[in-house]
Parts: sequence; C-alpha cells; structure tokens
Amino acid sequence: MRRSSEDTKSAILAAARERFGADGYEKATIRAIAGDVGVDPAMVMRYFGNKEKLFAAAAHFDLRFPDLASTPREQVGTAMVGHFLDLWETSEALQVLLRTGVTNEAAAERMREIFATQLGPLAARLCPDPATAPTRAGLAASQILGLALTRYVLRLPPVMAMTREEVVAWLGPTLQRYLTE
Amino acid sequence: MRRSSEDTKSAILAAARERFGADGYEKATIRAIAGDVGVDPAMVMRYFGNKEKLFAAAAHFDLRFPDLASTPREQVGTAMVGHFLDLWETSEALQVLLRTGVTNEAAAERMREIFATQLGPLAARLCPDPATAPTRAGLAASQILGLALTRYVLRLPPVMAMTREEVVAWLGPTLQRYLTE
DNA sequence: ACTGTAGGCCAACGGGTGTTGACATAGCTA
DNA sequence: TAGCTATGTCAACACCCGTTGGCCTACAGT
Repeated sequence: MRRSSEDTKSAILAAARERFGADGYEKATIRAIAGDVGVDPAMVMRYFGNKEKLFAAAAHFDLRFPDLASTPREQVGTAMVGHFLDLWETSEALQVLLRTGVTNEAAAERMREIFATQLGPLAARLCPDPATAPTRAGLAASQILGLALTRYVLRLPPVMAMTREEVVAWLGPTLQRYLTE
Repeated sequence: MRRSSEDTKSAILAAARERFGADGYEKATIRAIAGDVGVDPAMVMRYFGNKEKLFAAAAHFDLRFPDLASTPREQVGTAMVGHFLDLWETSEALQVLLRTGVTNEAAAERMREIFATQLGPLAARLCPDPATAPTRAGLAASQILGLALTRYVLRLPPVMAMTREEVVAWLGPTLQRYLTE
C-alpha cells in the first residue's frame, strides 16, 4: 500500500512522540519508531534528517497555557491545576518534555523556555510585588511538575489514586498562595 | 600501582554514582565509569557482575529521613524542607534515583519503596485522619520532588536562585498543610 | 504504452555497548 | 627461591545504534 508523504511524516511524528514520552531520548530508537509505523528507518532520515531534528520536531508545539485573565483572582489556583491536568491528559507533549528533559539538555532548555515565557508573565500579572514574580512562577512550576512527576512518571500509588477533584482541592490553595499571596 | 580490592570497588561505586546521577541509566556507560577510576571495564564486571547489579549497588543506601518526632508539631513542615535540602546537597543518592527513575523502572520502584516506607509512616503519625495518610505523604512527595526536579535537574533559573531560607519559608507551610491540616 | 518521479526498501558502514575468557604481573607464603 | 593467588589488562565477541547510498516499484502525465 502506498501512502502520501504527509501521512507518513505525521505518522512518524506521532510514533516518535509516543516513544520519546515513554522511553526518554536515548532509549527511544529510530528503528523502534520506524517499526511502530511499519516503515523503514531510512524513511525517518529522509523526512527528518537525523534523530535530533526528529526530536525537535516531536517536541515542537505551541503549549499555550490557559488564559486566566477571565477567572476571578481568588480562584486562579484551582483553575490552573484543572487546566494543567487537562493538558497532561490530553496531549503527550508535556510528558515528552518531562521524560526527556531529565537526560537531554535540549529538552531541558525547551522546558525552561516554556516556563519562562508562559508562566512568568502570568505570575507577573497576578502577584502583588512584581519583583517576586519569577520566584513565584518557579514555585508554581515546582509543584505542578512535581505532581506530574509523581503521578505520571514515577507513578507513586497514592498520587495516582487521587481523583481529579482531590488533586484540584489540594494543589489549588498551594498555587493560589504561591502566585497571589 | 596496586590497590586493595576494597579500594577499587568503592572507587568504582563512587564513580558510578556520579555518572548515574549526572547522565541517567542509559547514557552512563560502564566504559566511562571505568575510565573515571582509571581501570579496565572488565574490573567493573568482575566486582559487580553486570550493569544492572552495579546500578543496584550504586542506588542502594539507607536513605533515612530525619526523625521528626522531637520537633514541635507546628514546625514539622519547615523542618522537613530543611532536612531535605541537606539530603540533596550532601549525598548524590537522591539525585541518582531522580535522574534514573524517569527512564529506569527499577529505580522508579526503588523510589516508590523509599517514599512508602519512609514518608508513609511519618505522615501516618502526624496527620489527623489516618485514612488520608498515604494521600498526604504523596502530596508531600510531589512538592519535595518537584522542587528537586526544577532546582537540581531542570535548573529553572528562579528556582536555582532561591536561597535555602527562601525555599524553607515558601515550601514549609505547604508541607505543613499537606501533612497536618 | 512510455517514461519520470515520488515513496519506500535493503544492505551495509563505522562506531559504541555490555560482556567474556585468556593472559600478565605484583606480592605474599612456604 | 618457587609457586599461588589476588589484582589487573587485553583483545575480541555479538549486538544494537544512527546513518548512508543504491535499488526497486507503483503511479501520474504525456
């Protein structure tokens, strides 16, 4: 069977996201990704050049944090936790970055960039003293990423067992304090 | 120059901890570890059998969380953050587990085990309703590991820039609430 | 029907990996 | 001094990796 170029390309990209997200950068091999698609590894090279560029393509997406301008200031913490849980469970994007960012410097840099450009301004707009905004954004990141790490990567049983509502109820006030108090 | 068996063995172990902690499981090669010690890779095999056993040996340590029985109940949060910062900066042990736990299932299991046996009972003794103890321990783990991730692994600038006192002041109340309220 | 080309496969390369077994040598013991 | 054992080296194996260049083949345009 013959496919269009675009079909194959996007199929490879999808498989790459899955592998990078599940195995990390080193363990995710081009051969395995190609195998998932049912295609020769040479195809991956043809369309993406090399492994690093394939990863860059797989890790490139516009991760737009929800615009919280419309939510009441006192509920910004809980709203944020909710939106983040959606993000994690909807797309594999963040999963990819978290798994690879631990051993791959490019992914770590991308993570820094995302949090600087997305969480930073949000914190700046919300917090009382603008000078403390970066610190507050960093604190929020630590709690959000810590939840993702323990829930989706390390899979600590009690963290996995929590319902969405419980997570929001527990983490909401924490983020609220980090961002606004 | 000739060394004693024990000297070489512990030198290998130290180099292994450093490599595993810096590079993760896959990227840390036996050849590189042996090279750091200035020894033939075959020595590593002779003393530790294979890579997995070397890793098990490098990741085996009794990570005893500080006994917080003597600290006043209202200060348990800040005390815990302080002790954890000490742990992270004193030994490479936790760094190894965090870096490898993301891609290596054995390390993830070890992390789960540590948090279950060490943080679990602590939470059980502190929190008001024993039924919620595991959840509370998990929440505490999420914030502690999230800090370690953003500060020591991803190295988000604002999180790196915080002083020890600032970290304690911000995270202390969070842990206090997770564990006791 | 003929041909050009895009989409895909195959075999191989150079290099790195974990791992193995044979060999060397320093230092203790008889 | 002779020999044994602990400590260590060396070369090689089999495998997997990313990557490359040549070959095939189905299809579209003429």
